[in-house]
Amino acid sequence: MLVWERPEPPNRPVPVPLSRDLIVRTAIRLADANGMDAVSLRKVAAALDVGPMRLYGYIATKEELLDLMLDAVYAEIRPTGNGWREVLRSLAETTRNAAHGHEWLADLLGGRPGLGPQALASGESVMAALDGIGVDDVMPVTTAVNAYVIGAVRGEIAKRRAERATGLDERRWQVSLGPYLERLFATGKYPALATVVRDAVHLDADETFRLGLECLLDGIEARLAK
Amino acid sequence: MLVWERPEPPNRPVPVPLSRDLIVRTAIRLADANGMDAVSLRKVAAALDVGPMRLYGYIATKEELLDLMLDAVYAEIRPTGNGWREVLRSLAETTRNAAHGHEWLADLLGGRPGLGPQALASGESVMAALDGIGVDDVMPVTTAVNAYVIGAVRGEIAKRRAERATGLDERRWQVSLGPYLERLFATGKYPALATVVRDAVHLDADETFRLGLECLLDGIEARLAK
DNA sequence: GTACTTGTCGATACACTGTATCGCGCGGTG
DNA sequence: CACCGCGCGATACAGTGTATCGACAAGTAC
Repeated sequence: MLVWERPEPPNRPVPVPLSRDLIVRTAIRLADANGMDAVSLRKVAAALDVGPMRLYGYIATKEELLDLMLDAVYAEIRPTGNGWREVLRSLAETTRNAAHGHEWLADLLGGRPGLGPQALASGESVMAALDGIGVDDVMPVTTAVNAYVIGAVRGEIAKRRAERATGLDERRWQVSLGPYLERLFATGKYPALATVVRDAVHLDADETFRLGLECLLDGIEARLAK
Repeated sequence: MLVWERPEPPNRPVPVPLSRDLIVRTAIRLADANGMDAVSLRKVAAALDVGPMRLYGYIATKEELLDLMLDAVYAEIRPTGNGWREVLRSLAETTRNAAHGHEWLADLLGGRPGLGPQALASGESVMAALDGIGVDDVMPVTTAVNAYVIGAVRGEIAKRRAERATGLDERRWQVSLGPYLERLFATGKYPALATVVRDAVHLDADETFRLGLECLLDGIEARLAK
């Protein structure tokens, strides 16, 4: 076929330069904006102006992308402070802050063994700061704090999501929850629960978190003193 | 059309009698056997010899099925014992046992506000047994224990799954993990972590869980005494 | 400069998901 | 006997993760 009738090659767009880092940052942006559901390989690829399959040059599987996302936010978790207690408290608070900044963390934290470089670096900070206490105590104690934080944060975020799912702010959520609970309590099947829910002062999320954390730290302190 | 040439009505199978309970039990069976991935509306329906859409007569959405599954296993979580400490410990242990019996719980626990009848009944047991301590302390304390358990269990199961993903038992998993960690430690970027991992005695899952739990309970005890 | 190899990109395809729609055929009511 | 309503499930749709593969660009051998 002669040149004249042969169509020009469709001017294909310059392939966007990619990197694992760019992919992960994009995925995190999407997740921050619209939750974990907004993170699909197609959507990430689209946000990068790239074919979906392109990503497989950088990650082997979606799971790996999630691993990378998790590890990336571990960069925000760098406890500081003097003495083991301050450091563990800081570990808890920074983890919680990270989760509040990236709600999707609630789905990932603790769900996979965090062995990426950032997670390890975070762990290193803790271990380094805890050299005052016995080698054998460091790991179990840190594990305990992490467990508490992960569970607590999960609960907080689950509640927040449930609130949002009703489309409303906290006040209206409780208003819609109230009648349901009252109806159940009216059956008389949950007397103790009912009095607690009705009579006890209700702490907010921050207070609840800190109270539990301080309890745990107190208990750790007692154990270390032995 | 005459009867003779009119085909018999295809002998449609007697519609299987269904119930929310049966659906949920089936879903749980599938999840127990093959994990959460084995729970899709189609698969549950197929296991019941039923069209997928049939389920929508009993649940409005898959989320609701998950809510029901979670609530169903709360039936296994009925703490017993004398005194708040025993009861809270029992709460923790029974929750953990349930999660070990149904690994998929790790994905659900704490991920949604547990407000089903079984979950409330479980809560009622706890509240009733905790009437010795101040009304205002009951909820935060229980919340703290729950947070710890959920985080801890999640970690345990994540580790177990990671082990299984390599297709091997614990020993071989550590063998395959070891070299990776050694390589990282060899870079000298994680000195404190390295010494802890290398030098500390490693507690098994039970010991780690209990140690953290007792710390938390100790801390709670101290707080209640004040 | 020309042929061949190499490797990368994205279109296409597959099996699967949750769920909306809808037509068929059975039950009960007029 | 006609009708209606409704419960069922076939079909459909948009979306998912990922395997396959054809086409093109760049690099290499002569």
